[in-house]
Parts: sequence; C-alpha cells; structure tokens
Amino acid sequence: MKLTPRVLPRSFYDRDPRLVGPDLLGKILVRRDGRRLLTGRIVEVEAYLGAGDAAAHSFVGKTLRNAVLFGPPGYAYVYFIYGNHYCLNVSCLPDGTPGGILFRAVEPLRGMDAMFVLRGIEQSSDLRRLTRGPGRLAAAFGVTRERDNGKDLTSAHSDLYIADDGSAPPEMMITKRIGIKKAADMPLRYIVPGNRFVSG
DNA sequence: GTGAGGATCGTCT
DNA sequence: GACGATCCTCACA
Repeated sequence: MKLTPRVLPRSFYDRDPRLVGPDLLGKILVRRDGRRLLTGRIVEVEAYLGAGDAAAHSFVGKTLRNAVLFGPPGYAYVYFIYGNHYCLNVSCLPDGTPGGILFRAVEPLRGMDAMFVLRGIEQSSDLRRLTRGPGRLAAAFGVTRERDNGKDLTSAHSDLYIADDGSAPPEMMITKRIGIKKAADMPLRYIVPGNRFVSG
C-alpha cells in the first residue's frame, strides 16, 4: 500500500459516469477542516446521466441549480433535498455535457470524533450512523451548498477532494438506484458488496 | 430487525 | 403549489 495519497486528476472524471462510478469505489474522500483531516473510503455511489436519464437533475435542462453538472468534470455539485439534507456529487464528462456521480456512503477512516460532532450524534452511536446514506455522509463531512457547490475536487489545495491511496480496487456489484421514481430500473448504483456502510 | 409517518424548504411549473 | 437522488423517531416483532 502506497503511503502518499494521490489526488484523482480531472481526466479521471472526463468520462461516462458509468465508467467513473465503479472506479470511485475504494477511493478516499478527504475533507480538510483547519488542521483536522476527515477521510472515508467510498463504498457506494450512483451514476446520473444527462440525456436519457429521467431521474437526473440535468434531465430538465440547465438551470441555476444544476449548472455545475453541465460544466467541466471534477467539480462538486451539492443540492439541498427534502428541506433537511445536502447531497454531494461530482460532475463528469466534458464541459457542456451533463452527468455526475452521487456519493451515497463511505467507510469512515479518520476524524470520526469530528464527524460525530458535525452529525450532532453521540460518540457512542453506531459508526454506521455517521456516513451511511448521502445525507448523513454530507453532514459528517460538513458539506453544504453554500460552502462546497462548484468546488474543484481535483486539487490537493482544495479543502475537499478525492484521492487514491494505492489500495487494490475492491469487489464491485451493480444494482438499481435508491429513492427515485423515474428511471428506477436502470442499473446505475455501484457498491462494495458486504460492506457495513452500504445503505439500503 | 422492519415499516409508517412526519419534518421542512429550495426549486421549478 | 407540488415535489423531492432523505433521515429521524416511534411502534412493534
């Protein structure tokens, strides 16, 4: 295992989300919060396509809200949902072509005590309550639309980025997406089978 | 362990 | 004015 994490370059995201999604499993989500580092291993993501995917926010065309999905790859798309929660995505495909990946769950690695505080739950709680599910994951990493929407995720100078720690790619399984009504049958959810932090 | 129901508000019609 | 890429709590088994 390599010791120096390598930040994933923009070219990594400049592809079809159906290729980016599986490749993101096992990678590391990193939040730098002052001197503190919060990290987690990605174990569940979903792909959202542009054309032909009625469940994607970009399906209705470009709006103020979803503009990041239409921009260049490797940028954070953060939206607010159900009046309560934020969800974190990364844009894929070249500038002008919409598409993205929703981060649904990570396995926490570092900074768990800070995550408990950000989530507002007891330190004694089950670890899975920290980062299982997109809303929980965003909260645990302090992700908000105001702070992170449009942020470059391909720079180590950013306080939010994704890295490869050199570990071997994990086992992968494809299922239907969760919590949507339109295009619900498309197999675009990628998980690490058996991992305790996978939702649903 | 599972399932029902409510909270809550930005975004687009 | 309706809806949503969710989560929490509570009842029940």
